[in-house]
Amino acid sequence: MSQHERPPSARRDELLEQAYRYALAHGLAELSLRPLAAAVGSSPRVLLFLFGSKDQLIRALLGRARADELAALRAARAAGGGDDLAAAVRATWGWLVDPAHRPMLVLWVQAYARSLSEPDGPWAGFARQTVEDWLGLLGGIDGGTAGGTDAALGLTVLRGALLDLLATGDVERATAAVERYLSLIGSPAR
Amino acid sequence: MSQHERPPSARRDELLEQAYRYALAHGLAELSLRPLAAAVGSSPRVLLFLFGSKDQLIRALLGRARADELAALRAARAAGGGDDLAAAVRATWGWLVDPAHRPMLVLWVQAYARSLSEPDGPWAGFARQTVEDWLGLLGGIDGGTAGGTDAALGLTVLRGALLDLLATGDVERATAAVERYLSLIGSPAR
DNA sequence: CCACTACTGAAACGGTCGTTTCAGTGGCAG
DNA sequence: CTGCCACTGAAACGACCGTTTCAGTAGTGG
Repeated sequence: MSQHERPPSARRDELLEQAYRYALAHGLAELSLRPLAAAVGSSPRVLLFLFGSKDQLIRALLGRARADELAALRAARAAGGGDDLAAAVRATWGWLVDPAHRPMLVLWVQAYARSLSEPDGPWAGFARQTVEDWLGLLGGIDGGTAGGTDAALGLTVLRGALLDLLATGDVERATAAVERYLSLIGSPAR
Repeated sequence: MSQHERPPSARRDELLEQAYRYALAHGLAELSLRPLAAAVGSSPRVLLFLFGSKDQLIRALLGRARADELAALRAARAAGGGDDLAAAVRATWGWLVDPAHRPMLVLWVQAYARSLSEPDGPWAGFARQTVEDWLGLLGGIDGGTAGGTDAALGLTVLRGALLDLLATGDVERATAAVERYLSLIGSPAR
């Protein structure tokens, strides 16, 4: 018989937080219970007890990562000040290039890729989910008739530039591409 | 002692080809020797004998995938007819949206993500490699002074749109984003 | 016939995996 | 003290992993 997941509790939240930090450092794809448990000062037994199964632990971690990402993106957008698409793109990009966020973004790409190749399992729907998250964030900005397409292109540019950045670490080239896009939509570099 | 890789041979090429097809269907990340061997009518013993180790087999498969991708992209570019950036982007996008290429592109994203989170191992450098491949393909087109940045943005748009497409399957929205980009650089939809 | 190369089958080795079993802790309400 | 509850440790289970060992087989050139 498979164990059921426990409802949230102090211990569960604490372990989830530590597991999230571990995942940021070591990746989600190759995560296994014994090394994780050792790193967070627990045991596989306890992780299974609190989360029900490894799949449900992965799901919890994915949810945690998404919450982190959404909060950060919203904060970046708010700090941007402007309320048009260009300002939102600029603010978001400013957050994406921050080296401190690199591990989280690599984790994001990992989960994204995995959800594409495994339609079942805990990863399912992650890619689609984040597309909607980001689109909602950029799309909810301008009410123009062509806003949908414009927001979609902004999202596309940000994600493509992010991929370049993560692969090459070449901040300049990736930023130049984003700036080129911004100048094309009529928002010259500051 | 670890076995050495065998030089190319008829049997090796044949198995590599079958293994590549298997990887397209089942993914590269979770590939393991026994199921693969069973599917291609061989045995783990033979795969290890011909490829030396699983890591080297992965490397061979990655090389095979890259060759496939480069050949297809070059063909799409040649079929595009035009010799400017917009034509190249349009031709490349036309190839990317073809559902027949979906498995290969998912495989590509998988390998890309893996190479980001594991700087060592057989995946190392894959992401950087493909960035250079694609940039070379788009960048070698126009000799303009701003060609570098323009090509980088084109690449960025194609990759971002590809990610959207793979996640949502929404050909229309992804294509609309690409077309919006093309109209911004002065090449209206045909 | 013989040596040699290329390839193959069956079985095992040591390891890690997620998960389960069994047997407890300590704290707190009644 | 008693019962209950959230949590934990140690050990084992069966499955699967990459890899190795040992023992071949078919074909080819001398």
